[in-house]
Amino acid sequence: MNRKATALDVAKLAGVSRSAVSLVLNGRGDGNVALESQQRIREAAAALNYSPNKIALSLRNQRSRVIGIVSDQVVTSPFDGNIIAGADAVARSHGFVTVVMDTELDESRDESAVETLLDRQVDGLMYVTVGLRPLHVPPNMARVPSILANCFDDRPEAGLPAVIPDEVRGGREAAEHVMSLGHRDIAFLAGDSLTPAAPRRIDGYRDAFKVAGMPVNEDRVIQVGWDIDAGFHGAMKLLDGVEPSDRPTAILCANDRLAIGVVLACYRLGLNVPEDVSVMGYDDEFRVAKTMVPALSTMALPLREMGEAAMTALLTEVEAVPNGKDDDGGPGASAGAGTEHTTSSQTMVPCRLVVRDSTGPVPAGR
Amino acid sequence: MNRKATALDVAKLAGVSRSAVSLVLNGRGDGNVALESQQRIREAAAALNYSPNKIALSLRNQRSRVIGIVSDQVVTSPFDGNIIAGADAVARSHGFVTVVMDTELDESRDESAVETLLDRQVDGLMYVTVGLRPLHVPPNMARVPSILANCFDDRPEAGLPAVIPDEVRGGREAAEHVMSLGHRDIAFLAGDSLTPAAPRRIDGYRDAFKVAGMPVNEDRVIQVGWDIDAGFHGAMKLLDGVEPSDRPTAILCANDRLAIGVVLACYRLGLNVPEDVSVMGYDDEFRVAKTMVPALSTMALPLREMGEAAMTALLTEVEAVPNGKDDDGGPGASAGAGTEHTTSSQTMVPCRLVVRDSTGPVPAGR
DNA sequence: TTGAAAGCGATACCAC
DNA sequence: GTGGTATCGCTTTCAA
Repeated sequence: MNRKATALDVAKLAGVSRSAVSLVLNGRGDGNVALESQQRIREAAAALNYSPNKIALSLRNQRSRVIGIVSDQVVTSPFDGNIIAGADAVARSHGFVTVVMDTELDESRDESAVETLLDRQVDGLMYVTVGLRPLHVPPNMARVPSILANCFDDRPEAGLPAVIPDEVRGGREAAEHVMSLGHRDIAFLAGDSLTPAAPRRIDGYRDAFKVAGMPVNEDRVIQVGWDIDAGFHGAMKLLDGVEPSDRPTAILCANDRLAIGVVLACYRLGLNVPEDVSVMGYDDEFRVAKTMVPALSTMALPLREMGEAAMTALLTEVEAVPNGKDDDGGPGASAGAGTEHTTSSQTMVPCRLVVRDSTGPVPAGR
Repeated sequence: MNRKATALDVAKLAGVSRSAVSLVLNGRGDGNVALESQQRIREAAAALNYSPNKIALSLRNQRSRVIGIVSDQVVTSPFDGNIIAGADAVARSHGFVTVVMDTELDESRDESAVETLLDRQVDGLMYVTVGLRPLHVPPNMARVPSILANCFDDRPEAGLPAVIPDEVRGGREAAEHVMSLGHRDIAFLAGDSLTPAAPRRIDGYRDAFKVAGMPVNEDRVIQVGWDIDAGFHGAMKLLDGVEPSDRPTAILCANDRLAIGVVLACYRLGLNVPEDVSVMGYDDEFRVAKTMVPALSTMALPLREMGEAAMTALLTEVEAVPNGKDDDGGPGASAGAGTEHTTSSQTMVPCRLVVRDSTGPVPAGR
């Protein structure tokens, strides 16, 4: 536990002044410091395993090269961690470090988490949520460049830029996938509407029917919950004791857990997947969708891409800010990093269809 | 937004000196500063919404009140996030902040993650892993008080203190639970031995048989993998085409995903859980075990408690370190530093038996 | 080509 | 009681 070497230690060892050390180690040596001295300085630095004290640097430069990430429960829940992974990867590649604070879904901690991060002089802030949702943005986020990932500002007019998945399109493409396999009687099992993800995915499902010129049977859309048991009971309602000809031939689920429940119900009823009924998940949950029996066809959430896109946009703004000084006006109007659908500072990232073994051709005669 | 207010701004507004501001705002005002001035200072601070710049504080005090957490993939995987949640809760209650860096399982990033954190002057370090495993501890962790959570130092002789779950006892108590329901023919489905968790849980299972005075049927112990499909195929091997009298009456799984696979297999074979076969998971995975159909009996990993215990121990050490640097040997001096930061204590936290609906009395006649 | 000095923001000590 | 001053580690002028 020795004290770390400082620039002064290096200077002493090399027999030069601190400023020389600073110049050389920051690449401004040539033309300012004798080559011989440069050499000695580099050797000394290596010998002492010197690296600059980032705290002192932050104080001096008025920028910390730290991005604060506030999450509602990304760290502590099993979901959506890849948003942070993507964000962190981009930050690292730009020489930034991310600091994550998880509020464990306690909204009263939002404000203080942001405050803490701000006190630590973060250069920018990102708010990440588990599941798409409107966010009551902590007001003090406006003090530095900020961005939202997987959530959007609940103030209708405008607010902070956001990166979210294109749920409507995801729902539509899921429906189109089974339609392309010949299915017509397609059920949609969704969670509650506490998150806009459910209604949006259902909207997409409806869009697919509209495009195909078919009417939507509203009885086939049921909102049950988000967990395995909800999927199980929802499927039972759809399938148990129902004439084969009255059964939906495909069941789309709003997440992979629901799909597990549906498959459990099918097996319990002696039905095979996908021979008797096709089942589709949503999310492509890590080590769940791929390892299910049968492996789940699903609509993958572009978590990593969302994190990457959000951080890229954020850093663009951070690096545009003069030098830490005042930046009144807030993070407004700067044109987003020309990605797909950027409407009113919301960037939509498309989901990815993943076809595995749980969806197949519609059974003969249906 | 404007630059944040500094102590100087407050001093000016209150018409006093910086030192007065510092004293008053740190509670050392009485007896040093006139009551009237104190009042003015407090008002000025409030008016300017002043809070001290933590960066400057860290530089000044040589301690940042930040604990660095390095994780192999806790953030980005769906598992074990509650270790961090528990650790963070304890840290916060002591006025510390945690910053998390996830290496995404890339061991070559260990060293640099620790270096980065050290550069930011963290007061302590914690390494957290997904799943119990021996850890090749980054050497530079020894520079500040450090602790391991869910992993242990792979250097046999000594190394860093660690907090780990008592897997042997967990395996034993799981077996004892089904034994208490009358089961005698009990299978154990475990993942590979890449993590010591599997062999330790199996050891516990063997212990239970020894205590009960029964022999272990080694054919009943199969190591397959950790995912749903592994559980499915493992169960098929145990149950498919096997005479009812030759079937195990209970299947213990090394995690909840395996248990899902086992239940899927049972349903597929027309067997009921727990009437025909009892199934038990391990981990009590969030929103999986509880919502399975049937809800899984399982052995809960004490993740939150582990995080709490680890952080508590770490902070004890951090706060014991004399304020600031201990000078003496310059940077690079090494030998004498072998202080109590490198004692070899392992704390075992017991798992918790959670009985739900997937385990029941042994079928009649078995 | 080099080194001395001025901050960045906050605190603790010590003269007044 | 008060306010000036050194200090933490670093970068960046500016003089020599």
